[in-house]
Amino acid sequence: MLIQTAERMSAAGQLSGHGLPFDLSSILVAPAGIGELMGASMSFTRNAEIYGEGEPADYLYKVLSGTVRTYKVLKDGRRQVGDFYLPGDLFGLETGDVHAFAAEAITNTKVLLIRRSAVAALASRDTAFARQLLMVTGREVDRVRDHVMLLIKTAQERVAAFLLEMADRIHTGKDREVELPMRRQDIADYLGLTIETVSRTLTQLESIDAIALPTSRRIVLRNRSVLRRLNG
Amino acid sequence: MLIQTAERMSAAGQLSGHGLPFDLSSILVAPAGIGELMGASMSFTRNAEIYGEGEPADYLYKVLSGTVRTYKVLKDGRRQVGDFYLPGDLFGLETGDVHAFAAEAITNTKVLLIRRSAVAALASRDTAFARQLLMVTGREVDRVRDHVMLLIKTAQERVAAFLLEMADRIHTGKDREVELPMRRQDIADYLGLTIETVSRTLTQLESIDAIALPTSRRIVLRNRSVLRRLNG
DNA sequence: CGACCATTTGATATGGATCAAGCGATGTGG
DNA sequence: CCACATCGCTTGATCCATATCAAATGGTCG
Repeated sequence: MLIQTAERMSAAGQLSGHGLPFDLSSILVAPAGIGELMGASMSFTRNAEIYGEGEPADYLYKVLSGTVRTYKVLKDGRRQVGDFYLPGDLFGLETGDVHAFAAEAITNTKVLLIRRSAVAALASRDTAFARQLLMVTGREVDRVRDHVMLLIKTAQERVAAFLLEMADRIHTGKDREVELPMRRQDIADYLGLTIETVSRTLTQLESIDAIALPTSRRIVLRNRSVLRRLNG
Repeated sequence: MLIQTAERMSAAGQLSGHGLPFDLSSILVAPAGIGELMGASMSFTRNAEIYGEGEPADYLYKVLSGTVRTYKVLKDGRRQVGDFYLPGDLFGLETGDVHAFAAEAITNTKVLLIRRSAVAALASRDTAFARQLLMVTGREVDRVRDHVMLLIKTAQERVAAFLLEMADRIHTGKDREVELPMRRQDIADYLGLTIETVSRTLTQLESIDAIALPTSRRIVLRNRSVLRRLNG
Protein backbone atom coordinates (compact mmCIF):
# COMPACT_ATOMS: atom_id res chain seq x y z
CA MET A 1 0.00 0.00 0.00
CA LEU A 2 1.33 3.44 -0.85
CA ILE A 3 0.77 5.77 2.05
CA GLN A 4 2.02 8.65 -0.06
CA THR A 5 -1.14 8.57 -2.07
CA ALA A 6 -3.35 9.10 0.95
CA GLU A 7 -4.89 12.36 1.96
CA ARG A 8 -2.98 12.71 5.17
CA MET A 9 -4.22 14.43 8.27
CA SER A 10 -2.67 15.38 11.55
CA ALA A 11 -3.85 12.06 12.88
CA ALA A 12 -1.02 9.99 14.17
CA GLY A 13 0.73 13.07 15.35
CA GLN A 14 -2.17 14.04 17.54
CA LEU A 15 -2.60 10.53 18.72
CA SER A 16 0.90 10.28 20.04
CA GLY A 17 1.26 13.94 20.85
CA HIS A 18 -1.27 14.79 23.49
CA GLY A 19 -0.80 13.78 27.06
CA LEU A 20 -4.40 13.43 28.13
CA PRO A 21 -5.91 10.08 28.90
CA PHE A 22 -7.13 8.79 25.62
CA ASP A 23 -10.38 6.96 25.28
CA LEU A 24 -9.88 4.06 22.91
CA SER A 25 -13.59 3.86 22.45
CA SER A 26 -13.36 6.83 20.14
CA ILE A 27 -11.38 4.63 17.83
CA LEU A 28 -13.32 1.51 18.54
CA VAL A 29 -16.96 2.27 18.87
CA ALA A 30 -17.53 5.88 18.00
CA PRO A 31 -19.60 6.55 14.91
CA ALA A 32 -17.53 6.76 11.78
CA GLY A 33 -16.34 10.30 11.40
CA ILE A 34 -15.34 11.18 14.92
CA GLY A 35 -12.19 9.12 14.66
CA GLU A 36 -11.30 11.02 11.54
CA LEU A 37 -10.00 13.81 13.71
CA MET A 38 -6.88 11.81 14.31
CA GLY A 39 -5.64 9.75 11.46
CA ALA A 40 -5.08 9.81 7.77
CA SER A 41 -8.09 8.55 5.93
CA MET A 42 -7.79 6.66 2.71
CA SER A 43 -10.20 5.40 0.10
CA PHE A 44 -10.14 2.16 -1.82
CA THR A 45 -12.24 1.08 -4.73
CA ARG A 46 -13.95 -2.29 -5.01
CA ASN A 47 -11.41 -5.16 -4.90
CA ALA A 48 -8.46 -2.85 -4.27
CA GLU A 49 -5.74 -4.21 -2.02
CA ILE A 50 -5.36 -2.41 1.29
CA TYR A 51 -2.31 -4.40 2.27
CA GLY A 52 -0.76 -7.67 1.21
CA GLU A 53 0.14 -10.73 3.19
CA GLY A 54 3.63 -10.35 4.58
CA GLU A 55 3.77 -6.57 4.21
CA PRO A 56 5.05 -4.53 7.17
CA ALA A 57 2.25 -3.87 9.62
CA ASP A 58 2.90 -0.19 10.26
CA TYR A 59 -0.73 0.78 10.54
CA LEU A 60 -3.94 -0.47 11.90
CA TYR A 61 -7.19 0.47 10.29
CA LYS A 62 -10.69 1.43 11.18
CA VAL A 63 -13.44 1.04 8.64
CA LEU A 64 -15.26 4.34 8.15
CA SER A 65 -17.49 3.15 5.33
CA GLY A 66 -17.64 0.12 3.06
CA THR A 67 -16.58 -3.44 3.80
CA VAL A 68 -13.23 -5.17 4.00
CA ARG A 69 -12.16 -8.81 3.78
CA THR A 70 -8.94 -10.25 5.14
CA TYR A 71 -7.66 -13.46 3.59
CA LYS A 72 -4.80 -15.79 3.06
CA VAL A 73 -4.04 -17.88 -0.01
CA LEU A 74 -2.48 -21.34 0.21
CA LYS A 75 0.19 -22.44 -2.25
CA ASP A 76 -2.31 -24.27 -4.44
CA GLY A 77 -4.66 -21.31 -4.66
CA ARG A 78 -7.21 -22.18 -2.01
CA ARG A 79 -8.24 -18.97 -0.32
CA GLN A 80 -9.42 -18.59 3.26
CA VAL A 81 -11.24 -15.42 4.20
CA GLY A 82 -10.32 -14.60 7.78
CA ASP A 83 -13.06 -12.13 8.47
CA PHE A 84 -15.25 -9.36 7.16
CA TYR A 85 -14.96 -5.87 8.59
CA LEU A 86 -17.80 -3.37 8.63
CA PRO A 87 -17.95 0.33 9.49
CA GLY A 88 -16.66 0.86 13.00
CA ASP A 89 -14.57 -2.33 12.96
CA LEU A 90 -10.86 -2.29 13.52
CA PHE A 91 -8.54 -4.52 11.48
CA GLY A 92 -4.88 -5.02 10.73
CA LEU A 93 -3.80 -5.32 14.35
CA GLU A 94 -0.98 -7.87 14.34
CA THR A 95 1.36 -9.53 16.77
CA GLY A 96 4.36 -9.59 14.51
CA ASP A 97 5.69 -6.78 12.39
CA VAL A 98 4.06 -8.02 9.19
CA HIS A 99 0.46 -8.68 8.23
CA ALA A 100 -0.42 -12.36 8.53
CA PHE A 101 -3.43 -11.89 6.27
CA ALA A 102 -3.97 -9.64 3.28
CA ALA A 103 -6.80 -7.09 3.24
CA GLU A 104 -8.98 -5.93 0.34
CA ALA A 105 -11.93 -3.63 -0.06
CA ILE A 106 -15.09 -5.54 -0.93
CA THR A 107 -17.01 -2.40 -1.88
CA ASN A 108 -15.71 1.11 -2.19
CA THR A 109 -14.30 1.68 1.23
CA LYS A 110 -12.92 4.45 3.35
CA VAL A 111 -10.61 3.61 6.23
CA LEU A 112 -8.91 5.52 8.99
CA LEU A 113 -5.19 4.83 9.35
CA ILE A 114 -3.62 4.70 12.76
CA ARG A 115 0.10 4.42 13.20
CA ARG A 116 1.01 1.31 15.05
CA SER A 117 3.93 3.04 16.71
CA ALA A 118 1.55 5.68 18.02
CA VAL A 119 -0.73 3.03 19.43
CA ALA A 120 2.20 1.32 21.12
CA ALA A 121 3.48 4.60 22.52
CA LEU A 122 0.11 5.56 23.86
CA ALA A 123 -0.47 2.14 25.37
CA SER A 124 2.76 2.36 27.30
CA ARG A 125 1.72 5.75 28.69
CA ASP A 126 -1.99 5.28 29.23
CA THR A 127 -3.09 2.29 31.26
CA ALA A 128 -6.76 2.58 30.38
CA PHE A 129 -5.87 2.63 26.71
CA ALA A 130 -3.67 -0.44 27.16
CA ARG A 131 -6.54 -2.22 28.86
CA GLN A 132 -8.89 -1.46 26.01
CA LEU A 133 -6.33 -2.60 23.50
CA LEU A 134 -6.10 -5.88 25.36
CA MET A 135 -9.88 -6.18 25.36
CA VAL A 136 -10.02 -5.63 21.62
CA THR A 137 -7.39 -8.28 21.06
CA GLY A 138 -9.21 -10.64 23.39
CA ARG A 139 -12.41 -10.16 21.45
CA GLU A 140 -10.49 -10.98 18.30
CA VAL A 141 -9.45 -14.28 19.91
CA ASP A 142 -13.11 -15.02 20.62
CA ARG A 143 -14.09 -14.22 17.06
CA VAL A 144 -11.44 -16.46 15.58
CA ARG A 145 -12.39 -19.25 17.99
CA ASP A 146 -15.99 -18.91 16.84
CA HIS A 147 -14.72 -19.26 13.31
CA VAL A 148 -13.03 -22.54 14.25
CA MET A 149 -16.29 -23.80 15.73
CA LEU A 150 -18.03 -22.82 12.51
CA LEU A 151 -15.67 -24.82 10.34
CA ILE A 152 -16.55 -28.15 11.95
CA LYS A 153 -20.26 -27.76 11.22
CA THR A 154 -22.35 -28.86 8.25
CA ALA A 155 -22.92 -26.61 5.26
CA GLN A 156 -26.44 -25.74 6.45
CA GLU A 157 -25.20 -24.82 9.89
CA ARG A 158 -22.37 -22.70 8.53
CA VAL A 159 -24.59 -20.76 6.18
CA ALA A 160 -27.29 -20.28 8.81
CA ALA A 161 -24.73 -19.04 11.34
CA PHE A 162 -23.24 -16.72 8.75
CA LEU A 163 -26.60 -15.15 7.94
CA LEU A 164 -27.43 -14.63 11.60
CA GLU A 165 -24.05 -13.08 12.25
CA MET A 166 -24.31 -10.72 9.30
CA ALA A 167 -27.86 -9.75 10.22
CA ASP A 168 -26.56 -8.83 13.67
CA ARG A 169 -23.60 -6.89 12.40
CA ILE A 170 -25.06 -5.06 9.43
CA HIS A 171 -27.47 -2.45 10.65
CA THR A 172 -29.88 -1.55 7.95
CA GLY A 173 -33.26 0.02 8.55
CA LYS A 174 -35.32 -3.13 8.80
CA ASP A 175 -33.83 -5.89 10.87
CA ARG A 176 -35.48 -8.81 9.09
CA GLU A 177 -33.44 -8.03 6.02
CA VAL A 178 -29.73 -7.98 5.21
CA GLU A 179 -27.99 -6.53 2.20
CA LEU A 180 -24.83 -8.58 1.89
CA PRO A 181 -21.87 -6.56 0.63
CA MET A 182 -19.83 -9.59 -0.40
CA ARG A 183 -20.05 -12.02 -3.27
CA ARG A 184 -20.86 -15.70 -2.97
CA GLN A 185 -17.20 -16.57 -3.47
CA ASP A 186 -16.25 -14.50 -0.42
CA ILE A 187 -18.88 -16.25 1.66
CA ALA A 188 -17.73 -19.63 0.41
CA ASP A 189 -14.10 -18.88 1.26
CA TYR A 190 -15.10 -17.63 4.69
CA LEU A 191 -17.16 -20.73 5.44
CA GLY A 192 -14.74 -23.23 3.93
CA LEU A 193 -17.26 -24.32 1.29
CA THR A 194 -17.53 -23.98 -2.48
CA ILE A 195 -19.59 -21.31 -4.13
CA GLU A 196 -21.96 -23.99 -5.45
CA THR A 197 -22.60 -25.38 -1.99
CA VAL A 198 -23.29 -21.92 -0.59
CA SER A 199 -25.72 -21.23 -3.41
CA ARG A 200 -27.49 -24.55 -3.06
CA THR A 201 -27.71 -24.18 0.70
CA LEU A 202 -29.31 -20.76 0.37
CA THR A 203 -31.83 -22.17 -2.09
CA GLN A 204 -32.53 -24.96 0.35
CA LEU A 205 -33.01 -22.53 3.26
CA GLU A 206 -35.40 -20.64 1.04
CA SER A 207 -37.35 -23.80 0.26
CA ILE A 208 -37.96 -24.43 3.97
CA ASP A 209 -39.04 -20.79 4.35
CA ALA A 210 -36.20 -19.92 6.70
CA ILE A 211 -35.17 -17.10 4.38
CA ALA A 212 -36.26 -15.33 1.23
CA LEU A 213 -34.01 -14.08 -1.55
CA PRO A 214 -35.58 -11.05 -3.26
CA THR A 215 -32.22 -10.52 -4.99
CA SER A 216 -29.08 -12.59 -4.63
CA ARG A 217 -27.51 -10.07 -2.26
CA ARG A 218 -30.60 -9.18 -0.28
CA ILE A 219 -31.67 -11.78 2.24
CA VAL A 220 -34.83 -11.75 4.31
CA LEU A 221 -34.64 -13.72 7.53
CA ARG A 222 -38.13 -15.17 7.61
CA ASN A 223 -37.59 -17.47 10.50
CA ARG A 224 -34.69 -16.76 12.78
CA SER A 225 -35.49 -19.57 15.19
CA VAL A 226 -35.21 -22.14 12.42
CA LEU A 227 -31.83 -20.67 11.53
CA ARG A 228 -30.78 -20.68 15.15
CA ARG A 229 -31.89 -24.26 15.58
CA LEU A 230 -29.54 -25.19 12.76
CA ASN A 231 -26.61 -24.51 15.05
CA GLY A 232 -24.70 -27.16 16.98
CA MET B 1 -13.02 -26.49 39.83
CA LEU B 2 -12.82 -26.38 43.59
CA ILE B 3 -10.03 -24.09 44.61
CA GLN B 4 -10.50 -25.15 48.19
CA THR B 5 -8.95 -28.49 47.44
CA ALA B 6 -5.75 -26.95 46.15
CA GLU B 7 -2.53 -26.70 48.08
CA ARG B 8 -2.49 -22.96 48.28
CA MET B 9 0.57 -20.80 48.46
CA SER B 10 1.12 -17.14 49.07
CA ALA B 11 1.04 -16.73 45.35
CA ALA B 12 -1.67 -14.37 44.29
CA GLY B 13 -1.04 -12.31 47.36
CA GLN B 14 2.57 -11.83 46.44
CA LEU B 15 1.73 -11.22 42.84
CA SER B 16 -0.55 -8.35 43.61
CA GLY B 17 1.28 -7.23 46.72
CA HIS B 18 4.73 -6.19 45.62
CA GLY B 19 5.36 -2.94 43.92
CA LEU B 20 8.40 -3.85 41.87
CA PRO B 21 8.29 -4.11 38.11
CA PHE B 22 7.27 -7.65 37.41
CA ASP B 23 8.72 -9.63 34.56
CA LEU B 24 5.92 -11.54 32.90
CA SER B 25 8.48 -13.79 31.31
CA SER B 26 8.84 -15.56 34.63
CA ILE B 27 5.26 -16.66 34.19
CA LEU B 28 5.47 -17.12 30.49
CA VAL B 29 8.75 -18.58 29.52
CA ALA B 30 10.67 -19.45 32.65
CA PRO B 31 11.34 -23.12 33.24
CA ALA B 32 8.56 -24.82 35.14
CA GLY B 33 9.22 -24.41 38.82
CA ILE B 34 10.35 -20.81 38.99
CA GLY B 35 6.81 -19.57 38.63
CA GLU B 36 5.84 -21.70 41.54
CA LEU B 37 7.16 -19.00 43.85
CA MET B 38 4.01 -17.06 43.27
CA GLY B 39 0.87 -19.03 42.76
CA ALA B 40 -1.04 -21.94 44.12
CA SER B 41 -0.14 -25.11 42.32
CA MET B 42 -2.65 -27.83 41.76
CA SER B 43 -2.54 -31.35 40.44
CA PHE B 44 -5.02 -33.13 38.21
CA THR B 45 -5.19 -36.77 37.27
CA ARG B 46 -5.70 -38.05 33.74
CA ASN B 47 -9.01 -36.81 32.28
CA ALA B 48 -9.82 -34.65 35.31
CA GLU B 49 -11.65 -31.42 34.60
CA ILE B 50 -9.65 -28.29 35.35
CA TYR B 51 -12.55 -26.00 34.61
CA GLY B 52 -15.81 -26.30 32.74
CA GLU B 53 -17.20 -24.29 29.86
CA GLY B 54 -19.08 -21.32 31.25
CA GLU B 55 -17.41 -21.37 34.67
CA PRO B 56 -16.15 -18.08 36.09
CA ALA B 57 -12.67 -17.35 34.79
CA ASP B 58 -11.05 -16.28 38.04
CA TYR B 59 -7.70 -17.82 37.29
CA LEU B 60 -5.34 -18.32 34.48
CA TYR B 61 -3.07 -21.31 34.43
CA LYS B 62 0.45 -22.26 33.56
CA VAL B 63 1.27 -25.87 32.84
CA LEU B 64 4.11 -27.06 35.09
CA SER B 65 4.02 -30.67 33.96
CA GLY B 66 1.67 -32.85 31.95
CA THR B 67 -0.62 -31.87 29.09
CA VAL B 68 -3.95 -30.07 28.93
CA ARG B 69 -6.67 -29.92 26.29
CA THR B 70 -9.28 -27.19 25.98
CA TYR B 71 -12.50 -28.04 24.20
CA LYS B 72 -16.07 -27.16 23.52
CA VAL B 73 -18.96 -29.54 22.93
CA LEU B 74 -21.79 -28.74 20.53
CA LYS B 75 -25.39 -29.58 21.39
CA ASP B 76 -25.32 -32.82 19.41
CA GLY B 77 -22.16 -34.05 21.07
CA ARG B 78 -19.55 -33.09 18.50
CA ARG B 79 -16.46 -31.99 20.35
CA GLN B 80 -13.89 -29.47 19.14
CA VAL B 81 -10.52 -29.42 20.84
CA GLY B 82 -9.32 -25.83 20.90
CA ASP B 83 -5.73 -26.49 21.69
CA PHE B 84 -3.21 -28.60 23.56
CA TYR B 85 -1.06 -27.03 26.27
CA LEU B 86 2.35 -28.33 27.24
CA PRO B 87 4.70 -27.46 30.12
CA GLY B 88 5.44 -23.76 30.07
CA ASP B 89 2.23 -22.91 28.20
CA LEU B 90 -0.33 -20.53 29.59
CA PHE B 91 -4.04 -21.22 29.23
CA GLY B 92 -7.38 -20.05 30.55
CA LEU B 93 -6.86 -16.40 29.67
CA GLU B 94 -10.28 -15.11 28.64
CA THR B 95 -11.88 -11.92 27.46
CA GLY B 96 -15.12 -12.36 29.30
CA ASP B 97 -15.60 -13.37 32.88
CA VAL B 98 -16.32 -17.02 32.09
CA HIS B 99 -14.32 -19.68 30.30
CA ALA B 100 -15.39 -20.06 26.68
CA PHE B 101 -13.79 -23.52 26.49
CA ALA B 102 -13.50 -26.24 29.10
CA ALA B 103 -10.09 -27.59 30.14
CA GLU B 104 -9.07 -31.11 31.09
CA ALA B 105 -5.84 -32.84 31.99
CA ILE B 106 -4.78 -35.29 29.28
CA THR B 107 -2.15 -36.90 31.46
CA ASN B 108 -1.49 -36.34 35.15
CA THR B 109 -0.85 -32.65 35.20
CA LYS B 110 0.40 -29.98 37.55
CA VAL B 111 -0.58 -26.38 36.93
CA LEU B 112 0.23 -23.05 38.47
CA LEU B 113 -2.78 -20.90 39.31
CA ILE B 114 -2.61 -17.17 38.84
CA ARG B 115 -5.41 -14.93 39.99
CA ARG B 116 -6.89 -13.02 37.14
CA SER B 117 -7.56 -10.04 39.37
CA ALA B 118 -3.89 -9.96 40.29
CA VAL B 119 -2.90 -10.03 36.65
CA ALA B 120 -5.28 -7.19 35.87
CA ALA B 121 -4.04 -5.17 38.83
CA LEU B 122 -0.43 -5.65 37.87
CA ALA B 123 -1.08 -4.84 34.24
CA SER B 124 -2.61 -1.53 35.20
CA ARG B 125 0.45 -0.70 37.26
CA ASP B 126 3.25 -2.12 35.18
CA THR B 127 3.44 -1.08 31.56
CA ALA B 128 6.00 -3.67 30.56
CA PHE B 129 3.82 -6.38 32.04
CA ALA B 130 0.80 -5.06 30.18
CA ARG B 131 2.79 -5.11 26.95
CA GLN B 132 3.77 -8.72 27.48
CA LEU B 133 0.21 -9.66 28.28
CA LEU B 134 -0.85 -8.11 25.00
CA MET B 135 1.87 -10.03 23.19
CA VAL B 136 0.71 -13.30 24.69
CA THR B 137 -2.86 -12.60 23.67
CA GLY B 138 -1.70 -11.62 20.20
CA ARG B 139 0.18 -14.88 19.85
CA GLU B 140 -3.01 -16.66 20.85
CA VAL B 141 -4.78 -14.91 17.98
CA ASP B 142 -2.09 -16.19 15.61
CA ARG B 143 -2.42 -19.72 16.93
CA VAL B 144 -6.18 -19.76 16.53
CA ARG B 145 -5.86 -18.31 13.04
CA ASP B 146 -3.45 -21.10 12.16
CA HIS B 147 -6.06 -23.51 13.44
CA VAL B 148 -8.60 -22.02 11.03
CA MET B 149 -6.15 -22.46 8.15
CA LEU B 150 -5.67 -26.08 9.22
CA LEU B 151 -9.36 -26.85 9.11
CA ILE B 152 -9.70 -26.08 5.41
CA LYS B 153 -7.01 -28.55 4.43
CA THR B 154 -7.21 -32.23 3.48
CA ALA B 155 -6.88 -34.99 6.08
CA GLN B 156 -3.30 -35.71 5.02
CA GLU B 157 -2.33 -32.08 5.29
CA ARG B 158 -3.96 -31.70 8.70
CA VAL B 159 -2.29 -34.75 10.16
CA ALA B 160 1.10 -33.83 8.69
CA ALA B 161 0.83 -30.30 10.07
CA PHE B 162 -0.21 -31.65 13.43
CA LEU B 163 2.78 -33.97 13.64
CA LEU B 164 5.21 -31.23 12.68
CA GLU B 165 3.70 -28.87 15.23
CA MET B 166 3.85 -31.42 18.01
CA ALA B 167 7.41 -32.38 17.13
CA ASP B 168 8.33 -28.71 17.45
CA ARG B 169 6.56 -28.20 20.71
CA ILE B 170 7.34 -31.42 22.56
CA HIS B 171 10.98 -31.45 23.46
CA THR B 172 12.11 -34.96 24.04
CA GLY B 173 15.73 -36.10 23.84
CA LYS B 174 15.80 -37.08 20.18
CA ASP B 175 14.15 -34.66 17.80
CA ARG B 176 13.20 -37.18 15.13
CA GLU B 177 10.75 -38.74 17.54
CA VAL B 178 7.63 -37.53 19.34
CA GLU B 179 5.79 -39.19 22.18
CA LEU B 180 2.22 -37.95 21.81
CA PRO B 181 0.49 -37.44 25.14
CA MET B 182 -3.02 -37.43 23.68
CA ARG B 183 -5.26 -40.15 22.32
CA ARG B 184 -6.39 -40.47 18.72
CA GLN B 185 -9.80 -39.10 19.64
CA ASP B 186 -8.20 -35.89 20.92
CA ILE B 187 -6.21 -35.52 17.72
CA ALA B 188 -9.32 -36.18 15.64
CA ASP B 189 -11.33 -33.58 17.55
CA TYR B 190 -8.51 -31.07 17.19
CA LEU B 191 -8.21 -31.64 13.45
CA GLY B 192 -11.93 -31.82 12.74
CA LEU B 193 -11.66 -35.43 11.54
CA THR B 194 -12.86 -38.79 12.80
CA ILE B 195 -10.64 -41.11 14.76
CA GLU B 196 -10.74 -43.59 11.87
CA THR B 197 -9.53 -41.02 9.38
CA VAL B 198 -6.68 -39.98 11.67
CA SER B 199 -5.66 -43.60 12.10
CA ARG B 200 -5.85 -44.37 8.41
CA THR B 201 -3.93 -41.24 7.52
CA LEU B 202 -1.14 -42.15 9.92
CA THR B 203 -0.97 -45.62 8.40
CA GLN B 204 -0.82 -44.03 4.99
CA LEU B 205 1.97 -41.65 6.00
CA GLU B 206 3.82 -44.67 7.33
CA SER B 207 3.37 -46.50 4.03
CA ILE B 208 5.06 -43.67 2.15
CA ASP B 209 7.87 -43.69 4.73
CA ALA B 210 7.14 -40.17 5.93
CA ILE B 211 6.81 -41.51 9.47
CA ALA B 212 7.20 -44.68 11.49
CA LEU B 213 4.96 -45.85 14.33
CA PRO B 214 6.94 -47.96 16.79
CA THR B 215 3.96 -47.71 19.12
CA SER B 216 0.69 -45.90 18.54
CA ARG B 217 1.77 -42.95 20.65
CA ARG B 218 5.38 -42.76 19.57
CA ILE B 219 5.94 -41.28 16.15
CA VAL B 220 9.20 -41.11 14.25
CA LEU B 221 9.42 -38.36 11.69
CA ARG B 222 11.36 -40.14 8.98
CA ASN B 223 11.00 -37.47 6.37
CA ARG B 224 10.11 -34.00 7.52
CA SER B 225 10.31 -32.47 4.05
CA VAL B 226 7.66 -34.84 2.77
CA LEU B 227 5.46 -33.83 5.68
CA ARG B 228 6.16 -30.17 5.03
CA ARG B 229 5.39 -30.53 1.36
CA LEU B 230 1.97 -31.82 2.35
CA ASN B 231 1.03 -28.32 3.46
CA GLY B 232 -0.98 -25.84 1.39
C1' DC C 1 -5.53 -64.81 32.37
C1' DG C 2 -9.32 -62.12 31.18
C1' DA C 3 -11.68 -57.70 30.70
C1' DC C 4 -11.40 -53.36 29.03
C1' DC C 5 -9.92 -49.65 26.32
C1' DA C 6 -7.38 -47.72 22.40
C1' DT C 7 -6.29 -48.37 17.83
C1' DT C 8 -6.47 -50.27 13.30
C1' DT C 9 -8.69 -52.16 9.38
C1' DG C 10 -12.61 -53.24 6.35
C1' DA C 11 -17.06 -52.32 3.90
C1' DT C 12 -20.30 -49.04 2.66
C1' DA C 13 -22.71 -44.54 2.66
C1' DT C 14 -22.91 -39.68 1.94
C1' DG C 15 -22.14 -34.60 2.07
C1' DG C 16 -19.95 -31.59 -0.37
C1' DA C 17 -16.63 -31.00 -4.34
C1' DT C 18 -16.04 -30.94 -9.10
C1' DC C 19 -17.30 -30.51 -13.78
C1' DA C 20 -20.52 -28.50 -16.87
C1' DA C 21 -24.40 -25.65 -18.43
C1' DG C 22 -27.77 -22.28 -18.21
C1' DC C 23 -29.71 -17.90 -16.58
C1' DG C 24 -30.21 -13.24 -15.05
C1' DA C 25 -28.40 -8.75 -14.22
C1' DT C 26 -25.22 -5.17 -15.36
C1' DG C 27 -22.56 -2.44 -18.18
C1' DT C 28 -20.36 -1.11 -22.66
C1' DG C 29 -19.66 0.01 -27.32
C1' DG C 30 -21.85 0.66 -31.60
C1' DC D 1 -31.11 2.76 -26.86
C1' DC D 2 -30.33 -1.65 -28.13
C1' DA D 3 -27.22 -5.95 -28.78
C1' DC D 4 -23.96 -8.32 -27.01
C1' DA D 5 -20.27 -9.44 -23.72
C1' DT D 6 -19.27 -10.18 -19.08
C1' DC D 7 -19.91 -11.35 -14.47
C1' DG D 8 -22.19 -13.39 -10.67
C1' DC D 9 -25.27 -16.79 -9.43
C1' DT D 10 -27.93 -21.01 -9.78
C1' DT D 11 -28.87 -25.63 -11.15
C1' DG D 12 -27.74 -30.32 -12.80
C1' DA D 13 -24.89 -34.65 -13.07
C1' DT D 14 -21.28 -37.14 -11.31
C1' DC D 15 -17.33 -38.12 -8.34
C1' DC D 16 -14.62 -38.61 -4.30
C1' DA D 17 -12.77 -37.78 0.39
C1' DT D 18 -14.16 -38.55 4.57
C1' DA D 19 -17.85 -40.26 7.65
C1' DT D 20 -20.25 -44.08 9.36
C1' DC D 21 -20.97 -48.70 10.71
C1' DA D 22 -18.80 -52.95 11.99
C1' DA D 23 -15.31 -56.06 13.43
C1' DA D 24 -10.69 -57.51 14.49
C1' DT D 25 -6.31 -56.62 16.84
C1' DG D 26 -3.30 -55.05 20.37
C1' DG D 27 -1.95 -53.21 24.66
C1' DT D 28 -2.64 -52.55 29.75
C1' DC D 29 -3.97 -53.46 34.29
C1' DG D 30 -6.32 -55.81 38.00
